[in-house]
Amino acid sequence: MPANRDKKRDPHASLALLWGERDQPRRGPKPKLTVAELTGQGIAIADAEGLDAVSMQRLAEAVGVTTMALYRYIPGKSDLVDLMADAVFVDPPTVTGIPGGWRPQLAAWSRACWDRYREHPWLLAAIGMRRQAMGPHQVAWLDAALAALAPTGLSAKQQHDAVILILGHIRSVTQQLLDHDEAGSQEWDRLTADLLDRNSERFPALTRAVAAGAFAPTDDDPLDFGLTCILDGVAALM
Amino acid sequence: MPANRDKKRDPHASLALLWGERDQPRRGPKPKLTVAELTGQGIAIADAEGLDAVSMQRLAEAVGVTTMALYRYIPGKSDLVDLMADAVFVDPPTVTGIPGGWRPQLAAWSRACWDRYREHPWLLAAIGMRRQAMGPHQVAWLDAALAALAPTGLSAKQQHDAVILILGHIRSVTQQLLDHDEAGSQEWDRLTADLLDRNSERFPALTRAVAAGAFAPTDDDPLDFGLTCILDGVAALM
DNA sequence: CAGTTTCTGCGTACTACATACACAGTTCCT
DNA sequence: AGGAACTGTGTATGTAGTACGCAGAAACTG
Repeated sequence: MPANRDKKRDPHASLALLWGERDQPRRGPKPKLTVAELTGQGIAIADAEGLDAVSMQRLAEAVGVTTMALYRYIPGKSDLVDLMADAVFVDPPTVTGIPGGWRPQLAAWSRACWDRYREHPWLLAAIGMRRQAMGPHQVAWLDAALAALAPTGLSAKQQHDAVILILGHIRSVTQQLLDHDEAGSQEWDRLTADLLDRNSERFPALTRAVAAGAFAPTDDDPLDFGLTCILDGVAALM
Repeated sequence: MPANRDKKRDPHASLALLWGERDQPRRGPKPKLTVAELTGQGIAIADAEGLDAVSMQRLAEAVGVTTMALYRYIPGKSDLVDLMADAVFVDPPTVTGIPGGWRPQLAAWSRACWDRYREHPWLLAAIGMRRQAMGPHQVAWLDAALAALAPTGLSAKQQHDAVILILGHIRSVTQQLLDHDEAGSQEWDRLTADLLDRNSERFPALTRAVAAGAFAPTDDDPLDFGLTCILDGVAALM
């Protein structure tokens, strides 16, 4: 189920919810819950048991109401995931104070961003599950990164592209880490290595690379290689 | 959704299927179908209607059997998706003949890879849905990319990292294109721009970037910026 | 050739999930 | 006081994936 696209969503309602622009109800019984509470519980469940464990029924149980009561607060599950994905990006880093200019600043930003992804392994799937909806916290992160690049001579478009490029790299690395940490990944690796071995003549370059240790586990920083490459490339634009 | 992880899979069976290493049945009725046929039909459905449309029932209907008959050929849906994702990578490019060395060769490889992702928009979700399982065709692509980097002075590890980095970029760009092409994305963009406008003082750098046209649509090649940056960075390693 | 084994396709059934709908009770506004 | 707006709930629907067991078909065994 996975990587499902949403069918019918009301962008206006979804964004209003995400940005906290819904007007308070004036009559009726006091709401037992708040959107923030739901979001927090959703995050707690996802942190503990993964995104798949966050079902409407599970969440309802966690907050002590019936499943359908949740729909009084949230139009649908997609919106819940959006809220969760935005909420974990509270407290965007301020990097413009870091000495050394845009490069160490962007590096620090990247580390901070990557930390969030590592703290919440479900984030990647959550963001992959839906697109468009950027909340205020995610936007604040974007702002922080652009602030670092503002003093450089890059065009606005280049600045934007550079940040998106780095973000893509962070997500890629996160994905790789997830794969690696997954239960049973050793078994998969072993069996795949076996297959490569048995088909080595079909993949000469790969076989040589494997023999040379290209796939051997190291304790290098996973983010570093790509980040350095990208920042080198960005520097070359100036 | 989603982006679900699989619970229980038998790596040995899954990989054997993916690599075509299952032994033929010796008795019993002739099978009405083949795995290749299922894979092809799955791809056809996904191409036409998206990955979500590929359900076991839908596929069974398409090939003219009952749902449960499919399980005689495939352990589960994850394996089907694996097969589909590997099958679209038939005919890996040979780039070592391209003049100019590793750089134009890797660029050509990237374009070819990106083409596959664009021809099958569901590929990204399919690969995001499951990990570990690399099939022979995907491995052949990896081999082709490594072959381009083999003559350089890079270490095996660096070669590997560089290819993975580029692949991550290709996927990121694909993701962005998918978002952009999605129905209703204009509406989301418009509403988000509205929100930014109404909160411009909270995001000064972003507001300036937007004003300077950083988010304006261009007809630049989406892959180019990042690819150039990355290849520049890789060149700097030598 | 008869019996056994192995395999096929099928029907039924179970589970988990998101969510539509209508109802009863609660709070506020007029 | 009465109506409007809003809450939580119970019930129901549709769509998934897939477990299980059966009847018949093909091939191997003696």
